[in-house]
Amino acid sequence: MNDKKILIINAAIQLFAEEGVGVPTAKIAKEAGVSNGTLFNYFDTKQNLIDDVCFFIAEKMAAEIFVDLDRSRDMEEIFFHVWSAYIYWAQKNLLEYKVLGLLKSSQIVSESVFKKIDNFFAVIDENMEQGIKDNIIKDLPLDLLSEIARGQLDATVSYIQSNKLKKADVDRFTRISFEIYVKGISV
Amino acid sequence: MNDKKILIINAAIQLFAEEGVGVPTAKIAKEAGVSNGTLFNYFDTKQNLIDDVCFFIAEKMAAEIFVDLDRSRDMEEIFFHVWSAYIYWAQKNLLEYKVLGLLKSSQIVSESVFKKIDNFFAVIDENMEQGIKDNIIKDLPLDLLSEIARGQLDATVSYIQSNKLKKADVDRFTRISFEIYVKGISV
Amino acid sequence: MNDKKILIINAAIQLFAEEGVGVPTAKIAKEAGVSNGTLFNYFDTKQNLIDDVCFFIAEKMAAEIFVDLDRSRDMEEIFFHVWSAYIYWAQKNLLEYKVLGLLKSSQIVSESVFKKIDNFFAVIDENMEQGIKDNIIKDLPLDLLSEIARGQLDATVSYIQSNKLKKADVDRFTRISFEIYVKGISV
Amino acid sequence: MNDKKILIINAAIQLFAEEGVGVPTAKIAKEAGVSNGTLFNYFDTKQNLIDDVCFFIAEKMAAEIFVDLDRSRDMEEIFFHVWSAYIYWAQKNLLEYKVLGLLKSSQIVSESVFKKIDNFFAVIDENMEQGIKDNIIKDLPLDLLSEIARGQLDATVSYIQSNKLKKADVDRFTRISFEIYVKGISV
DNA sequence: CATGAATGAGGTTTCATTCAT
DNA sequence: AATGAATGAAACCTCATTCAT
Repeated sequence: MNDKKILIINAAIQLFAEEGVGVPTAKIAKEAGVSNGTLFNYFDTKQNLIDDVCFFIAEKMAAEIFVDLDRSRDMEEIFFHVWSAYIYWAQKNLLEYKVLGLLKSSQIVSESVFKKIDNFFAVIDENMEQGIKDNIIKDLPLDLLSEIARGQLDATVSYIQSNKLKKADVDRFTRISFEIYVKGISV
Repeated sequence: MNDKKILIINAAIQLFAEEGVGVPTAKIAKEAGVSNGTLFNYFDTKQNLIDDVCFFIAEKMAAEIFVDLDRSRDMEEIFFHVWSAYIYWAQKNLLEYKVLGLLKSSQIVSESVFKKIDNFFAVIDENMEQGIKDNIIKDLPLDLLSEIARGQLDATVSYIQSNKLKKADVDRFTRISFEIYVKGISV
Repeated sequence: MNDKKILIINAAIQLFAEEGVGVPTAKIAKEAGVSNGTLFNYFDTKQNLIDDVCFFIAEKMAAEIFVDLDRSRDMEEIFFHVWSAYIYWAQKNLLEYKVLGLLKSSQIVSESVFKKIDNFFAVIDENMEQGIKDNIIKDLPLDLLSEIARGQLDATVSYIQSNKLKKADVDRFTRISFEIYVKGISV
Repeated sequence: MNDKKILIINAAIQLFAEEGVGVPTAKIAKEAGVSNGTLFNYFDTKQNLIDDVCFFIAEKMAAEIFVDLDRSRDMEEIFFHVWSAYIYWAQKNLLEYKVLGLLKSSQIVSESVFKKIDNFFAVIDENMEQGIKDNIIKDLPLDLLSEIARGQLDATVSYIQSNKLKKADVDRFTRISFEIYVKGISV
């Protein structure tokens, strides 16, 4: 992706986090260090920019979470890797994480974007399915299981952030929340 | 609260759910069957209306969830009552539930409103504290425990809604998700 | 004039002085201790109220200035009486004086009102005319002479007010400005 | 100052003179031949525009009045120069003159603007002070003397304008009013 | 008469988007 | 491409005025 396009997207992330998606495009352009008009050379409409921001964050997040995942490991190890990578990413990317949450419930991102994002997490579903077959995980619908996982992850991140935990505690609570989840869904 | 005020709040809920908080006040007024000016007789600013909508929903929700809660029952029964009442309420009040979620992450509701809302749920915290003392629940921070509960509840509601489950299945998954939660946090 | 009408007019004077003629009628009504609707029982439109306020002040001012004027005295005595009565009135009626000035240059009071007001001061013109015939006052157009008088009076009042002069000084500068005026226009 | 800014200010002057400061910004923009939005590119708020109009007029007036003033002349010559330049300017700039008067008593121009304007006329005060030291002018407070001057000037202009005097008469009455003023304040 | 809620036209201001340079 | 002034539709909000009670 073009350099200037990324500059604008990052400015948008910054400002969406601070002020919500309502920020004027003019302000975003200024923050990005480009002119008002230039922003519209890269994004036809503001809606377009919002969609791209959403996709950009999700894509980067998925990439970082799955980057050095060894898919030959056993199921619980894979899960824990993803679990802690998600929390780690949220910690390292406060703004992106916040904006992604904000966009998801804003009624404003185009439907198609979320479809694409969901694909990133297909690996987990496949893995979970195997767990059920192997009679390790309760036989429940995959989308319920992953909704719950997402819910617990976000709860954990929220706890970590609002209490400003340090590295050691982050690790501890990452493990604790993972154990709660696994214990909960185990047969 | 005044009749017309409620009319406006309900119109706002309807439209926030459909189009996000960006809807013009004019459209809200029209939906409520009053004039644009009348809306501003009841709410000084749009911000004010948004805050009131948020508080109105939360208050009603809390009232309905706790209405026939028998506080003399044992901890797990109380928990399950609240757990299923929350899911039941979300089912009966699709719009309100959606709007509350939307407002919570919108960066737009005044801080003070959430403070007030949190108070509604103090009962649960007290109960959970007792569970920890009695060595039934893992000794974890209360706010983590309730964040996780909230996360699982919303995950369950989301699953129920996106799969349009019927009464029997709703009951079943309410019970299942509760068991997952309890199993997860139990000692 | 009706009691309540005067109540409203006085409230209007108060608020015009503080905030200009832009004040909402609702605020005027509140200040007068009557309802929004009642104001419009007494004044058909806001324009009407403004006109009435203007006329009310001018009428009262004229009445007080000319009240114990002995028209048999000689010209200079009559002049000085009016001169000091004007300044005295402005001192005693800060708000009314201020509002009259504000209304005169506001482009907002109906033309007809000023016509009526001018009549109040006909006495002076007659007297001045005699002074010219008697070769005491320079033979200049009456309206120039009275414009100048008005200009000097307002200058004097302005000086008194912005320096918050006490009674003795007020009297002194009333006399001084009068002497300047008379000396200026004398043959 | 920017071309379009001046266009807007002149349109504002025109309309303030015709209809008072209450004219809609939309009308001002239209009169200036720009869009409503453009007006707000040059003036953040209407208040801002009003203040700028006031300052713009006063600044131009001061510049024109003092432009070819020979400060080495004697006091009375300097005075007369300013006196007649003021009247001349008011004649040539009917609208500006009217609007300045209107704004001064409107309760609407920001305090700070008048402070700046007063500075323009400091020259006169210095000169008058010398006149007092030299025992030519009565020993009176400077601000009283200049208030009176301003009062007489405005009275003269008002007389000239309401009688639509021609050049020759304008000159005659300029001289006459000056003599009245000087005679009045002379020792 | 008195009231004050209701009205809606109209005001100021914002902002996504365009386009000439 | 990049710019940023210009645009004008549309947003929020005000307020003179009406009218049912």
